[in-house]
Amino acid sequence: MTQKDDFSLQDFLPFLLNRAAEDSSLEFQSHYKNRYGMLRNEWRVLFHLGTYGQMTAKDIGQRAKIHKTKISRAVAKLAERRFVSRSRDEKDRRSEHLRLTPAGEAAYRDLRSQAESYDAELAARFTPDEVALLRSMLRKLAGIEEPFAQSWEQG
Amino acid sequence: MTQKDDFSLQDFLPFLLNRAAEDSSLEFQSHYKNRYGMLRNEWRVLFHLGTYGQMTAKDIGQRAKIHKTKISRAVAKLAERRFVSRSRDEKDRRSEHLRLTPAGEAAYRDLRSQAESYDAELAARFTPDEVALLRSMLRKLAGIEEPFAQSWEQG
DNA sequence: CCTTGTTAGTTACAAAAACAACTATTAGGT
DNA sequence: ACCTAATAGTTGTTTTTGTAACTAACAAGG
Repeated sequence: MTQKDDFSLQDFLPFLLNRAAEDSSLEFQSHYKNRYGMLRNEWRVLFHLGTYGQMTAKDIGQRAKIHKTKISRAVAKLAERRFVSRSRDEKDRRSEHLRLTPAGEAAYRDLRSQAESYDAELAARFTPDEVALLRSMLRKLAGIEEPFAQSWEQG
Repeated sequence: MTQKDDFSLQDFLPFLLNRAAEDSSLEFQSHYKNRYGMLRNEWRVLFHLGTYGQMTAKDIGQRAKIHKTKISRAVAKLAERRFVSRSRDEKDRRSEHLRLTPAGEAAYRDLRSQAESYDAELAARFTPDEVALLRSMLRKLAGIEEPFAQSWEQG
């Protein structure tokens, strides 16, 4: 007499999402952690700068929905390790432009290729249609706009 | 010249999973946090005991893949608040059987109904087929066996 | 130019997680 | 019985996070 009715924890979407996220993150973590001593947020910032080029901390925060304190700390670490360089905006001296150094670029390229093959590994467990639907649903749940409906809010 | 090629962070499954998980957890958090002063792991333990009845800490850990130290501290809190009762196994005095008290049952029933409607709210953004597929894919990614293929490894 | 309000980013402190080391108990040889 | 290893759960210490408060720079109105 342990089993109850229809709705169990293992069906609850937030639980499932967390479990799937933890499982998949944990495995990928080893790449940026062991090889570069990076933390998750540092890797995320690195990846954003690698993908989109020069950005401010605020830009990254908006795009990735990471809180500004996390970004601040991640950028500090990355700058300390000479993976990113910072330069003040002369028009608005509150904000700084961040970009990867050559060393940062190299780390980005390496990790990006790791990420691509890991993503492919995960995706291979499903059909292409299923994966496309999964990504789209996750984007919706995460409050991230669809890639083709992007609004580039800055020039 | 900011846009690069095809693969961006917003397509990377571990990133998407984490973002979706954080977003959905954060919103549901208010229920167990504000109403019962619970932490996420406490709620998970409560939910497991509510769903499956009597279990040991180890059982919960295996089923939910939560580390034993988290469970230990969650159980301590729940016991302190008289939501769970503990009783030593007389055959193996290392382990204890945990079960909900009436107060724990009440909290469980309340939170469970909150969880059900929140889950329904999330699911309503998609078609039933899509949600079923999503759950199944997440289960696979999380390393959780399909519910109809469950193996009840204990008596 | 001087208030008041807002924004970009940092820092400080409290809460929670991760990890290792620990106690108590059981199990399996020999 | 005794030694070693394994297991259930707890505790202590170090990292990381979350939250709030802060500094510095801008902006708008008077």
